Amino acid sequence: MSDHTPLYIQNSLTREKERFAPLNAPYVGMYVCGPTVYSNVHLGNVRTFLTFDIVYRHLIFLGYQVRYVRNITDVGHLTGDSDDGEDKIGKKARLENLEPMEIVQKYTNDFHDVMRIFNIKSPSIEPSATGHIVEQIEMIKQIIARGYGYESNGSVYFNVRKFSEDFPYGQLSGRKIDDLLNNTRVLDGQDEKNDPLDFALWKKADVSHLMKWPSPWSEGFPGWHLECSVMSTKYLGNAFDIHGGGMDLKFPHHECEIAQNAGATGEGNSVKYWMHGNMLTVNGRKMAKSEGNGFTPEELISGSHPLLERGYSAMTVRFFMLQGHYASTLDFSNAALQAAEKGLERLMKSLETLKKLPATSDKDNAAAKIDELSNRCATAMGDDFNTPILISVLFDAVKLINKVQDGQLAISKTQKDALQSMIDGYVFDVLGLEVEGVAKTEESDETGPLLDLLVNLRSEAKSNQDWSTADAIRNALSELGVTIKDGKEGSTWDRE
RNA sequence: GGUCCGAUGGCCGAGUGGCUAGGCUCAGCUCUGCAAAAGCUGCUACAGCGGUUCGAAUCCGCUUCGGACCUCCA
Repeated sequence: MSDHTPLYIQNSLTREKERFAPLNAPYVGMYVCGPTVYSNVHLGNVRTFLTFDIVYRHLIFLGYQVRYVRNITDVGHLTGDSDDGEDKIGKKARLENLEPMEIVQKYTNDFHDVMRIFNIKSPSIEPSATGHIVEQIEMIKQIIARGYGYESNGSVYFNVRKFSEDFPYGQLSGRKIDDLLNNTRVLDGQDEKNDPLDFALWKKADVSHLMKWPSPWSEGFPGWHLECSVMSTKYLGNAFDIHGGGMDLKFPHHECEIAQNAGATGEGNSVKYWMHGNMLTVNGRKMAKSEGNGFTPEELISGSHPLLERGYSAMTVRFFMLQGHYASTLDFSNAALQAAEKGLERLMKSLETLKKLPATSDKDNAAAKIDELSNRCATAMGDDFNTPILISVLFDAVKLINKVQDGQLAISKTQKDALQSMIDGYVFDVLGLEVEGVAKTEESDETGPLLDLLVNLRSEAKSNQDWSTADAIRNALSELGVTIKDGKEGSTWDRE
């Protein structure tokens, strides 16, 4: 690991790009805030999980042993920050006439399906909030014991003001206690709190509330921020390397998490590198369910959403997202998707070309270039996971492959293998792109010889200058989705 | 209202004190029976106005526009 190109990570906590050094190399602990499973995930959610999929993949690529924890939020949190707010999962359960845990299961399954479609790797541990109620109650006890929590009418709140006297609060999100106080909105049902800044550790449930558990304070449910504090430290230790999530979780969620962990242990911030992925926008606005501009992966692939001119494959979308840096907002548009689709197609075609590329042993003028390309790939990923730069280098590799194919450059067997392993590493392992239409490829194993036969017949017709037969074959195959490519070395075919 | 971020060529998107990614589109050329594919070439941009500097798209200030967070949110 130490002999690799160094890895730099933009740390949200310090606002600096820092050289990555794990607490206990070669082990790396990474926690990412997962989805709340009360409805289908939309594409904006996918972007965040894709961002950390790249982080996970690249760390593995560099040789680290990563424990990746990504939670499932399945406790019904409130729809608003008031006592009369309904819990989201309970609400959905009533609407769909299902048990709350049925809702949780249904949307967890959906989430997993989506992750699979986008080739996003499963985490090492995927803990659920409802499976850690006991631990959450324990942490509340610790927080109370240290004087940072108080009970009020069966609920327990975190005393932000008291905490901020002993520890920095608001460091991650760049907020100051006094500013927060001046700008806190007046919300209903906050009279239980001593201070509007305080947040819930435990909420007493009312009679209609479906998801509730016994506790020393009341029958109720844990506060939203608590589960991540508990599950991250339970599986990764009090101090761990990377904590990730969407930008919109920075405040209050992650700020509260830091406070809870510090408040429970008496030690400061336990996370070395905080990372935040930026939002996916549509027409310049954040994709969100409440905006009505969110679409699900199913709608995307089928093209059934009004915002979509047509359907796009999951890999096209994955590639599209990776052409932008994770820390920048990315605007979703049909034109951009179509551009990405063509680019990805060109990239993948050249990888097919590479496999069949003739290696020459006599002259080899590609060697230096392949070395350079490989270094540029490593540098790009080492610079805060800069996938757009990486992709630009890969397109330079495409150019090189095509030039060899075109006879403008020669490549030795050794260099060809080096190029192949670079491609395998960065395109498939790190970027996680995969060849689409695998089923078709398998099928082509049977029809392949037939197509070869037709192409040969056409070549014969061509050599007889029988253009009408040649064109008839080409047109007929074209209608079946098979493209004939005439090259210097004869004709080949390619399936759409 | 507070805090923070952004504005890049026809489009999408990197980058960054001097040598100006990449993709898509468009035009021309090479190859080709024609076409497709591929290759080559061209299209030189950094919101506006000031300032710092030998030099700024990159640093500083102001202006305009857009966005995020401050409430559940990836």
